[in-house]
Order: sequence, then structure tokens, then C-alpha cells
Amino acid sequence: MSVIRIATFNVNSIRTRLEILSRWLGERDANSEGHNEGCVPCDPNISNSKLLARDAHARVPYGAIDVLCIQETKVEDKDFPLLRIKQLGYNCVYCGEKSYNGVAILSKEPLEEVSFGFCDGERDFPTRVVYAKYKGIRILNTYVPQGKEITHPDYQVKLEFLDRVKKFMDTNSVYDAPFLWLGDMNVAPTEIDLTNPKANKENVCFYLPLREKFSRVSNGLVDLFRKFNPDTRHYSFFSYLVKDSLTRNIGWRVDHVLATESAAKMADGCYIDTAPRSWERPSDHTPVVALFKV
DNA sequence: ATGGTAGTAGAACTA
Repeated sequence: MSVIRIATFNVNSIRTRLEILSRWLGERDANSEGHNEGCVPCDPNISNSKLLARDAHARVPYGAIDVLCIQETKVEDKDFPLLRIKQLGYNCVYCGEKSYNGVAILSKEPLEEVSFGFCDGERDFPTRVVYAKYKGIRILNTYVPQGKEITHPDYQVKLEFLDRVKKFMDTNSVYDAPFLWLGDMNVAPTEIDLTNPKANKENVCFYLPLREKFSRVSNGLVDLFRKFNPDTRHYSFFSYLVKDSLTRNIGWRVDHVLATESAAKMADGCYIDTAPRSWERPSDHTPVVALFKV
């Protein structure tokens, strides 16, 4: 039996984040049996003001990332830094566009069954959706539309996108085999998934009807971070707009790894690795990593 | 209530 690590990371421009990617993938690979020394284990009862985000990656069994699902590459395919990615020791599939969106999957071994978009005959989202299979685990990596405001037409597109995910999972009968829906969902599912739920009831990533929609769409899937961390306030997004958001732990958990029952049974842990958010020129998101016994 | 930052682009949009 071996362990594989599957991660999701909204990089907010893959070209600007090459240094972060290189360091993160390299350090985790080098630390295969290591732990993050110097951090105390997170106490879920500690007050939020005292809960530093760096605690999120305390006592985590770091190791090489086998599959990295990326969102917001923000680059056309012809300009994708494929050579740099290969030099990091990864295969790569990608589909992007100028300035916005863009998804990719990096993998130690080649992927199988790769496709972009929902492939269901309706308006497709090839730069927001990529599907592939890795060592028997089916993976749907999505960059869910943010939606701007709950009054904005883009919010309706977001809801429709979530319906399309549900349709994809239903028509492809994913539920009886190891399958992951992961990525930047732009949804904080519950009140403990953001620092300030009271001030964000109308926020396009926390509006109750949106969360109800997300709950219906993800019905039957297990939120792996919550499975292993039932009540901890760890976040995967820390706004550039909020001063010292990382060290003050003012953030959102909007990046998720959702697993079918059979995939959840294989899972051996899930954590948010906040270290890259603290490095030079970071993304505003930070990776979420899930471990699987295969 | 607004603005705060970052990325892409080379002004204004997205997040």
C-alpha cells in the first residue's frame, strides 16, 4: 500500500506563481517523512484572534504532491509555461484563455481520460472544468464562477454552473467508485468556514441560497477537510485587501476536496497548507491537500 | 459605507 497526495490550488496566474510552485512542490517532495517543526498543534477551542493561520499546517505529514489541480492559470495555451512545469518533474494538461480563468492538472504519472468542460452539449466551460483519472481515482477539477454580487447576472451563471456539476456527476455515475470533485468552489459551506459570517450574509460566496444549492449538488460527497478537522477554523483564501489577513487568520474556506464514499474510505488525512501564502509574492489562495491510501 | 491589494494589461475589469 502506498500514499498519494492530491491537492487543489488557485494560483492566481501560473506564470507569476512559478517560484511559489517550484518551492512548494520541491519542499514537500524533500520532506516526505517530515513534519512542520516549530508550529504547535491547532487547538479548536482557541479564540479566533489567537488562532494563527500558520497553525493550520502544524504536525502535518508532508510529502510529495502526486496530483496538483490548479485554477486561475490566466494564460493562453500557447504561452503556458509547460517546460518549467516539466522541469519540476510533472506531467501537465491545461486549458486557458487570456487574462482570466484557466485550469490545469499537474501529475507525477500521466493522467488518463482527460477532458475539458462539461461535455454535455450545453454551453461549456473549458477553462473552468477539467476531468481526468489518476491511478483509478476520477477527478473533476473546477473553478466555480465567483458571481460578483448576488444581484449580478453572473450569480445566476454560478448557480447554473453548480447544476451542471450535479448533472455531470449524475450522468457519469461517479458515486459508486473513487471520485473527487475538487477546486475553487467559491462557496464557504458553513458559518465556521469564514472568519466573519455575520458580516457576509449577502456575500456571493456565503449567501444562504447559494450554500443550500451547494449542499444539494454535493449531496453524497464527503468534505474531506471537515472529515478530518470537524471544527477547526482553517481557511484556504486570505484576501490581499485585508491587512495581515494570514497572520490574523481572516479568511475563507472556499477551496474543497469532496469525495465519494469509496474515495473517502481511502482518505488518510486532509489539510490546508498555509505556508505558501506566507511566502514572497503569494497567491491569495493556498493549497488544500488530501492523502489517499492506494 | 468605502477602501484596501494583486494580476493582466496597458484602462478597466476581476477577484
